[in-house]
Amino acid sequence: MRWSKTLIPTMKEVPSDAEIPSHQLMIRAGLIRQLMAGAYTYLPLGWKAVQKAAQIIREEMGSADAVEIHMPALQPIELFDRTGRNEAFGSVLIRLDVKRGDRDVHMALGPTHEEVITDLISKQIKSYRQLPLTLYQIQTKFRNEERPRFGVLRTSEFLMKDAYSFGTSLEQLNEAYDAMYAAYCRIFKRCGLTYIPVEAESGPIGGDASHEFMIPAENGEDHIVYCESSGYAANLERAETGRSTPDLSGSGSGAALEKVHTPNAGSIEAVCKFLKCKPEQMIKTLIYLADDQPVAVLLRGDHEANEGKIRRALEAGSVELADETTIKSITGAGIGFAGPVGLECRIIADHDVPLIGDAISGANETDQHYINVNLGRDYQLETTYDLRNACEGDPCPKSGEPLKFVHGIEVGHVFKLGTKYSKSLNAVFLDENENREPIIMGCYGIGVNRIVAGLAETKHDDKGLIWPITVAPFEVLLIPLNTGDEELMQVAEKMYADLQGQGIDVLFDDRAARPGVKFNDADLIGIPFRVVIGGKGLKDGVVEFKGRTAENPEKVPVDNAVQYVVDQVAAAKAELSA
RNA sequence: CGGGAUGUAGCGCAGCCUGGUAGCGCGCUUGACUGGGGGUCAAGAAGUCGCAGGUUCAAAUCCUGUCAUCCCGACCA
Repeated sequence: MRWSKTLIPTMKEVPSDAEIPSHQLMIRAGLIRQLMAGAYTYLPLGWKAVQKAAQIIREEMGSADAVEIHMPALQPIELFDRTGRNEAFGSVLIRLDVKRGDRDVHMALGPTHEEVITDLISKQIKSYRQLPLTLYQIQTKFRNEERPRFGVLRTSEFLMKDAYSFGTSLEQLNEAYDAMYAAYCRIFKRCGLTYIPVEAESGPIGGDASHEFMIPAENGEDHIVYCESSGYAANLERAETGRSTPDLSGSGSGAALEKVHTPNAGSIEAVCKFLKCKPEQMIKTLIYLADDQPVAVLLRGDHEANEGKIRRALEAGSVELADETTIKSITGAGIGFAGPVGLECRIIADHDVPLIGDAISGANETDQHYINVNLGRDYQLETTYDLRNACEGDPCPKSGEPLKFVHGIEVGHVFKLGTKYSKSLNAVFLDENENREPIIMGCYGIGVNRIVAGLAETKHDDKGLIWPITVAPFEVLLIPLNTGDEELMQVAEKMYADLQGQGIDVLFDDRAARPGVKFNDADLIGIPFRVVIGGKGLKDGVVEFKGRTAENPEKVPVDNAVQYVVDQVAAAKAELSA
C-alpha cells in the first residue's frame, strides 16, 4: 500500500477527549475516529489490525475444530422473551419496532447470540450422532452501554468472536471447553499480548466453569486478584481468600455494652465521623433476602459484600438486598441502624467479624448505635464464612501468601453454559436409548477490538505504538527519503515491488514530506520494521533497516536488503508462533 | 441515573469575569529557498463562537432552556 493512496490521518497533538494511552494513540496514529459516544470508525490502519487479529482467531478456531458461520445482528425480540433475557438485559438491549405494512415487527440488535444459535441448533440437531459440534462467528454486537468510555475499550457497538459448543454430556462439554481454553492461549500468544487467564464467576455449574482472559493494564476496568507463588488468579467477584474461622469464644476488653445516640448517622462514613472511629471498628449489618427469607450478613465496616459468596454460603438460589419495608420490619429501625445485638433473624458473618473487639454496630433502633459490642456476650455465632470481596494482602487460598491486585482488560471469556438456553429454547437431542435430553452448551467470547486496543494500551513508548508483527497493520514500512530523486525512487519502487512479491505486507511512504515528518509518523504508527532509503546510503550501496524498538539502524547492502527483510519478518513471526 | 467539567477554523487552545471589528500555535493552499528526526520566508483560504430563546442600541461574552462530548461514581447477560 502506498501512503499517498490511503488514509492515515496522524496527529501531532493529543486530542482533548482522549484520556488513556490506547485511546490517544489510536486516534493520533490514525487508526480510529469517533462518530459519537461509544461508536468509532476504523480507518485503514485500525481496520487492518482488527482483520489480522480476526484472521489469527479464525486459524486457531479452525485448529480447534470450530466452524465459522454468520448470524444476523437483527434478532426477533420473541427469542429474548423465551429465555427471559428481554427483561434481564434491561436498557442494555437495543430494541427496534419497525413498521411492516400495518403491523409492528419487534426486534433487537443482537447484544450476543446465544438465543439465535440455540434456536438454529434446536431446529437442525436431532440426534446424539450429530454431536459434539462447535460453531463460531465474528459479528458486530450492540449493547446500549450506560457509559461508554476509554475509547474503543467500552463501546456500544463492537466486534466479537463468539463460539458456542453443543454436546451430549459433561465430558463433551469439558472437552470443548478445554479445546477453546487452549485455543485462546494460542490466539493471545500469537497476537503478542501479555495475558492472564483468571477464574471468573461461574454461575450455576460451579467449579472451574468459567475463565476470563485478562490483559494486565493500569486502565483496565476489571480487578484481578493473583498470587505469585501459587499462580492463583481470579477476578475480584470470584476470588476466594485463604482465611478461616477464627476463635469464636469471645472478643473484646470486657467494656460494658453502651447505647449511643447517633442522629442521622445511617452510613458507616457518617457514624465514623460522628463517633470519631474507623470503619474497621464497625460491624456492617446488611439485610438480604435469600430466596425471599431475610438474613442478616455481618461484615467488617470497611469490607465489601460479595453476593455470589453470600448466595453460596446460604445455598440459596437468589439473594438480593432487602427493601426498606423489610428492613424496618426485621430491625425495627430505618436503613443504616441494623446490628447483630438482639436481632431476630438468621445471621451469618464473615471470618473477620469475630476479630473486631469492642465493635460499633447499629442498635436496631433509628438514630442509635451500640459501642463495645463483643462476640459471645452480645451476639452469638456458630461459624463464619468468606462473604466479602478479597482485599490486597489477604492470604491466597492455595499458598496462604498475600494476594496481590492488578487491573485488567477482559479480552476473552470461556464459560460453561450447561442447559440454560437449550432448555428454554427446546434444543434437545435423542440419545442412544431414545431419551430426549437438552443439549449441553458452552460459550466462548473474544473482544476483537479489545485485542487491538489492549495492544495499543500496553505496547507503546513515548513516541507511539509498538505493534507485534502478527497484528501490525503492516509488517514493513519502506521510506524513500527524497521522493524527488529519480534514481533513489527507482531503487525504492523496485524494493517495494520485490518485498510485495515475497509476500511481505509493506507500507510505502511515498509522500513528498520532510524526513523528520516521516520518521515521526513511522514511530507513531509503530510498524515493526522500517527500511529507509536515503541518498547518502545509496551512494555507499546500503539502505537502513531498523526494528521499531531498536536503538540504531543497521546498514544493509541494497542487493541483500529484500532477503534480509524477509528473514527478519520471518524470525519475528516465529517468535510469536504458538 | 447521581456528581463534576467542557463546547470558539481540521487539531490544540486564548478571548467571556468587566458586552462594542474573531485571535494564537499546529495543520491546509500557492510560490521560493531547503532536504537524514515535525525547516525558513512570503502570500493566502478557512469559524452560523454547539443549538434555541431572552436581556440590550449592541451578545462568543450576561440570563434561561436544550443538545453533545469527556471525567468520577452506579450499572456492565
